[in-house]
Amino acid sequence: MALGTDYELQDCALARALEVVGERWSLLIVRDAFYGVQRFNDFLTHLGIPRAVLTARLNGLVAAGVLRKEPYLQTPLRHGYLLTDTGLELWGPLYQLSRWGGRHATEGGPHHLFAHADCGTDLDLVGACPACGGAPVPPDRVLMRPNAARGGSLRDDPVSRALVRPHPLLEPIASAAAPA
Amino acid sequence: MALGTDYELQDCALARALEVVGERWSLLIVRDAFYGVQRFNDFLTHLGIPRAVLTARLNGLVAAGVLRKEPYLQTPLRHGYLLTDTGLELWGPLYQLSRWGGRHATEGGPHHLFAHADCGTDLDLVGACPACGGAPVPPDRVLMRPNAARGGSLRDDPVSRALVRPHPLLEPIASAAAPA
DNA sequence: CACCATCGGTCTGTTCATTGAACCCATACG
DNA sequence: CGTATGGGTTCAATGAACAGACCGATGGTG
Repeated sequence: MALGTDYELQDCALARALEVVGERWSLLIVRDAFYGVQRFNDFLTHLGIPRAVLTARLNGLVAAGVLRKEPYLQTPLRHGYLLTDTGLELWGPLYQLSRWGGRHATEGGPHHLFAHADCGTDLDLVGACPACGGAPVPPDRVLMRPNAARGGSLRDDPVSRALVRPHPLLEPIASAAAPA
Repeated sequence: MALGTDYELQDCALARALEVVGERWSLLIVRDAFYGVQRFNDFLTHLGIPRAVLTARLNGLVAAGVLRKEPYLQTPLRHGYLLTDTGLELWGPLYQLSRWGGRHATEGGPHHLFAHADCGTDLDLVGACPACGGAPVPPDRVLMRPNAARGGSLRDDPVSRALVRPHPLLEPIASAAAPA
């Protein structure tokens, strides 16, 4: 949601957060970044977002310190978008909201499941590992896999195709990247 | 963010959740509902939201099963908006997003603090009580209070004034309600 | 060299959502 | 009767999102 004029007057941390990630598409972009999407074109085809909007959102998230630009090619100069430490801390809210959506807004259950990469146990409601206990599992120790109880993906793009296999969060998806 | 045309194609529980609570103002309305706001006029003055938008959002959240209408006066017929069980389960995502905003998007720290009503201990990152341990504290056992280290509220409306005192979540705020 | 493709954008015109202000209606108050 | 309150609806104007065309740098192919 556009940050508009009014959120400034809300004395609330939630309003501040929504100014950063509350606009349309923003959280989905961050989600894709957790999935390992890094390149403009991959965001574009995976999300089906208008190019101009993607440009604006990526720049906004970089300005807000959620993403950073990292060059991956010198000539021609190309860069990907990666999560900063601040961005990585969005994993908790994002995971919980996703779980809520899976419980209450998705018929047929969620499309993706998340497990602790170290032991294979599915994460609990707050993103912790029921087997290992303790604090929520950090995203780089989370393995996502498609929910086998559901049909195939609605989408057919390189990112969606890469994600039909179990995939550790934050690991760059294999697009045209792999030069071998 | 408007639910638009495209989120439908996202095979992702997060996109489903955002269709319900992702539009501008929606999450702030839900937050206010946790704070004990129930009446149209209280939402209106506390949020500073256009009336037409408030009407649309409240109806949308009722249709989505997040809020329900409950009459509190027969003549003239008046009703408040209360969280359903589905809505109550948004406490986790909302709390975490709020904490993230407090850490990364709010200078001077958060405006409100949240403690376990049964023991007074401040909640941890996932909304659990460090003293009592275990699962996250359900919202009806949470006490909110203003952060004393900050200045007063930016706003001056009945709701903001009621919230300068420590207040249990979900307890209706004392507006013109109290007939005594 | 001409030709085409890729990547990451910008530009343009149209549609859609949000905004603020005004208006509406039923009840209650004096 | 005149005014106030609660909960809306309607309206014109603004701003954001959309789809699609266009652009500039590079690199590969014949």
